[in-house]
Amino acid sequence: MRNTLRAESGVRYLSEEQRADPLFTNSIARAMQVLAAFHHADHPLSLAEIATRAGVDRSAAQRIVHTLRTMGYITRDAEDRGFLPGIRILDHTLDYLRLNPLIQRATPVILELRRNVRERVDLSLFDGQRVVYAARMQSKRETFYATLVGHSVPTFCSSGGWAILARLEDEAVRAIVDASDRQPFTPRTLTDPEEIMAEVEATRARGYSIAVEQILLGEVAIGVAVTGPQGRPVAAIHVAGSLAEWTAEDFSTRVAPLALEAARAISQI
Amino acid sequence: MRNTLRAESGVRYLSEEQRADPLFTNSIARAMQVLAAFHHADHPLSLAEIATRAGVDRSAAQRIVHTLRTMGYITRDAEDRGFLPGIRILDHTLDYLRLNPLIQRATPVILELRRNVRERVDLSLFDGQRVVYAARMQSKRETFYATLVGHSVPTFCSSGGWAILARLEDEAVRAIVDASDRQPFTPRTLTDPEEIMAEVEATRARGYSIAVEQILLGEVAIGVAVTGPQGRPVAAIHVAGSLAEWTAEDFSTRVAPLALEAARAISQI
DNA sequence: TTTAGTGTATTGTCAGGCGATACGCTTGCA
DNA sequence: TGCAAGCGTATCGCCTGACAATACACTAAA
Repeated sequence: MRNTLRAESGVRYLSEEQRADPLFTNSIARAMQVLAAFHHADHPLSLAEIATRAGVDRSAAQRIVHTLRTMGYITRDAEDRGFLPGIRILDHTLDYLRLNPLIQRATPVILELRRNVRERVDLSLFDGQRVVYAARMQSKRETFYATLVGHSVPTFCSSGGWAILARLEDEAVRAIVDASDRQPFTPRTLTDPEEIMAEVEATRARGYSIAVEQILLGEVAIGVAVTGPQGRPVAAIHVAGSLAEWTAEDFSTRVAPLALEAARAISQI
Repeated sequence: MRNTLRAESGVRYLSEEQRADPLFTNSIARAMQVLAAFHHADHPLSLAEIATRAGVDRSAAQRIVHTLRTMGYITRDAEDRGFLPGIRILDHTLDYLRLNPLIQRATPVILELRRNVRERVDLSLFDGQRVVYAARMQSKRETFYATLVGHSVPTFCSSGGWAILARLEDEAVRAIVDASDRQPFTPRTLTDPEEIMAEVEATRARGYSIAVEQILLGEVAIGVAVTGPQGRPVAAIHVAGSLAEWTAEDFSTRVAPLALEAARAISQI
């Protein structure tokens, strides 16, 4: 009965190939599934909700929640209306951030970049079909989500994503684009694979990407890739500005050189 | 053989009272101990290091790491020199941040505050002997740690901590101060319980705290408490500035009114 | 008052996690 | 060049301890 969940982006239950893995500890997988039950939740969860979302038995949910709760990874809501992720999670967040050598290197550089461009600067990490924001330097007005570490956007339609894709082989790009669930965020979000490939090609040519209203209306973002060992793209730097203040052209001519410089400072090889 | 770990601050192995808890699932505790093995690490960990730090058997460490790795919670270091926390952790970070109603409410307010004071503004959550940074709005030059979500500082010697303590009963304050491991961060860090109590009293009188070089040399911070249900302190807003630019007095007269206003906007009741 | 929903507590059974042991590799000291 | 110590990985029989069923106390809406 070895059903488990897998890395990937989001929550995918790929029980298949792991059924037979003798080293794979199921009860751990179940516990993490319970924690992952909060992934798309928008309110405190009841035990029953956790059970169904995590795909486990009600009894199991009870035991697991109890355990995670005594350890601080899950708490009751302030008004006692359900369960929420617990503050203990942030301890692991800290571990991830501080031990990640890329983030260590990037932080001072993007702080400097933010100081120069006076717009929002983010570092996002490449994770297959998505890029995950790991360091965020806000500027002026921002949305709630634009401040959150851990937030992710699809690779296929984000400035950082395009910058990263431009450093990959065409067939790898295709694989990612094809595998993505290309739901548009705005009317201008590119969803057609050919258009996306063209955008990636344009990004290759100019060395950075320009994303106009791909995720958020009124927002222009430029993205540059950060490379790691063997020159492979591992992250991207984004700079985002408002179309109320900038044209896309003005924004990129002003910002791109500085962003490219910053990316070069962080990249390896 | 029910040995586990407990909420508290940091990593405490309180096997005692949980030995007998029949609902407590040990294998989950062990898994989380393995993840927590990275807590005070400053380099990628080997399997053996994980085993000793987590207080588990080498075999157990192997199985658990294997499981967490296939799920993305642990990765190999880029140069293959050891294990590191995996990006999957940030998914849970996001859940914690976005589902926390306090952070939801506080974010726009502290963004606004940062815009007005043009200094670093943080929201930290009360967690017993420590306060944990959950939202950080940088300003100019910052240290790496000053950008990290999940970073925590002791309650007894931080501006936010004092602001929170000032809203508690004296005996609760004493309990926290006494239980704290009062290691000084700088020569000016207050460690004497009486001095700390006096500082808390001063904070009560003026409505906000002023911490001068308690954590970092050259830094002045003012802290105001944020209250939750029943008026209990649950968090604090910090504004931090440089003593190279401000005297502590100028800083607090300029910043405190705005910070108090912000805290009032977030607080309940 | 009923009904459906919370969260919690208890218990016997047998899956599956445990830990000892072995192996192939790389690294660095001799 | 060779040995030793360290790494991560693989295997497997035993028996613990996680599982799922069931019952219960409580609250809130119908």
